Amino acid sequence: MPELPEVEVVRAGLAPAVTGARVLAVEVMDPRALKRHTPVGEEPGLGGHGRTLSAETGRGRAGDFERRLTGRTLTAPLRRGKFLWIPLAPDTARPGVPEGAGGPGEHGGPGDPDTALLAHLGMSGQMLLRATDAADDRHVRIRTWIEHPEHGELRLDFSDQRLFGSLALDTLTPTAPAGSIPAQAAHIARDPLDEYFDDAGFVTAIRSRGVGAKKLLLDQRIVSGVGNIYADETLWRARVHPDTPGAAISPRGAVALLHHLREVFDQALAEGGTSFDEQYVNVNGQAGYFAHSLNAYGRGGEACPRCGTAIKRVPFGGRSSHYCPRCQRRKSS
DNA sequence: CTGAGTACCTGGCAGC
DNA sequence: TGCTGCCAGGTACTCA
Repeated sequence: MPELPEVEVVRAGLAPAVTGARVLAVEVMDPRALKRHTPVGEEPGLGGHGRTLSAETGRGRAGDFERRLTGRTLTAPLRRGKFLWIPLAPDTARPGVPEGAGGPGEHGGPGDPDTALLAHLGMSGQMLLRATDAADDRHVRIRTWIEHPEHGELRLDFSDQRLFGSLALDTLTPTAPAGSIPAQAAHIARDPLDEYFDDAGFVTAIRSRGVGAKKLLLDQRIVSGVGNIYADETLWRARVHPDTPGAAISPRGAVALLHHLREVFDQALAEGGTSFDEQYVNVNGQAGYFAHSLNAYGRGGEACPRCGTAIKRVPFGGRSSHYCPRCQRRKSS
């Protein structure tokens, strides 16, 4: 599944192709891929999470998304944790009235101010750059035609088998001490590769909680970008049992945990991310190589590369944890 | 506030 | 062979 390194590979791959490109056309083939999109004038979340999108709501969303994105110019893509977004350049070409019979009160000002095209890949989402005449990939949900001043016309296809991911147009809100972020991603912490990440805050947050270390690593409000794979890998490197309560981790231990997390992310990034089946690929549809470097995740029953003991696989909240029972002893508070 | 439970999806695969 | 049913995974919702 795409975690921080995979999303960063996608961001970096998109950058040269989309920065400065103009959106020629948008086609929403499956409105369920707009789960996170809120049409202008609608309350966030209405008809969204926890409910199946009605056909009518879906069409409304698709129309709103297509109208507001078409004609806009994309700027350099940004990322925090697993959220990826492309801020739209100020809309100078659209002074007010939208085309067609747009809803009442829509597009009152100079287009959408401070808006970004937001993407979350969920479990199986992909952003694919294709030639305009390339064959269809499987599970393409939203197709965008763009024109880049140097690279010409391209297709940007959002493909997603399981539909846990989505695209959206969202409002950018400022963040301290610098930058901005889409409103619906504003609640997550910065990620460990962010220059403004609060190391001391991380140590405090970890040590003030009673829940297990793995749960803390997966809590996007404490540190963003970590999913099941990199949580297990980080804990293996740090020799911390997944159920060790945060409060039982020493200050040095928490610092070390963060260090190992960064190390894992850096290495995965250098190897192009982790690919198992067809679940994750870069913008050209190619797999990453980090799966070969995994020490614990997905290796239940195999020998721990450090001590030879069989890696344990245990249920963890509907999924699995992998750890070495010898290297990673459980501590209690 | 925190934790537990659950909906959202599809395709792959085990089991019959 | 063909069917059923289970499961993965991240997020954000509701409820206690």
